[in-house]
Amino acid sequence: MLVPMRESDAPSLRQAVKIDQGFYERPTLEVAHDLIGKVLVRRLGRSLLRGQIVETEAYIGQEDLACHASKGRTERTEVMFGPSGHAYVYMIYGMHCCLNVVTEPEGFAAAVLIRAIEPLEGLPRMRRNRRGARAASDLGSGPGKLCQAMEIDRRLNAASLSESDLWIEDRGRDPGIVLASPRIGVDYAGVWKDKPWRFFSEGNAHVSRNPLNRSGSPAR
DNA sequence: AGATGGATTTTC
DNA sequence: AAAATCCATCTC
Repeated sequence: MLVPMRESDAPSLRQAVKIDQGFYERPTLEVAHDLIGKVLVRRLGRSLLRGQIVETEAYIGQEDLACHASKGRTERTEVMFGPSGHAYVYMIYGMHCCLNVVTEPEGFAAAVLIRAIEPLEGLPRMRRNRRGARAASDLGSGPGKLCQAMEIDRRLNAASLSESDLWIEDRGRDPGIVLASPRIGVDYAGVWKDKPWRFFSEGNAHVSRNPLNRSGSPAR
């Protein structure tokens, strides 16, 4: 069928450049900051889902008590010790998956958690995946939500972001003002819980734990 | 608008 | 036993 696809015709979605391993193999704080505004892409057969990254968190090395690698080199954390540019997908609370991108040179365990996306392409399928969520800001405004919307689960653990059906693109989109704050949900991590290692686009309605992303909020 | 608790399974 | 969460269901 030759159905016009408005969103893929949009100028803002042209000239995509897939991000390569050199981008990921850098200090984790730089990668976490620079991923804001990049576009996460999931290929599912012939269709593509896209979302702009609006929130990330850095998890840096075995010293960082919030980082899973602080438990040492185990079956679960092995991916984080491996080469950069691979996915680290884990299950949390028995119900949700979270997506990370491995950073830094091989041997140093670190990753960036993708915490929120602003849906750009494939919204109908994302809505279906998210049990018919109405508001666009209910699709990707949290690490578990975006994995559900984009059909990301542990089968993608250790997948290369250069050679799989999951990758990140630079489309020259404007991230706006990028702010930093402490990470979410790591109160157990002692002195590490207060590190300002969470990055997000200021004022973006798709950021998690944002009053703006509540679907019931009054319009005016 | 904010607080609370349940779901559910992997991990060490 | 606790967890890098989400959601429904209370309160005020």
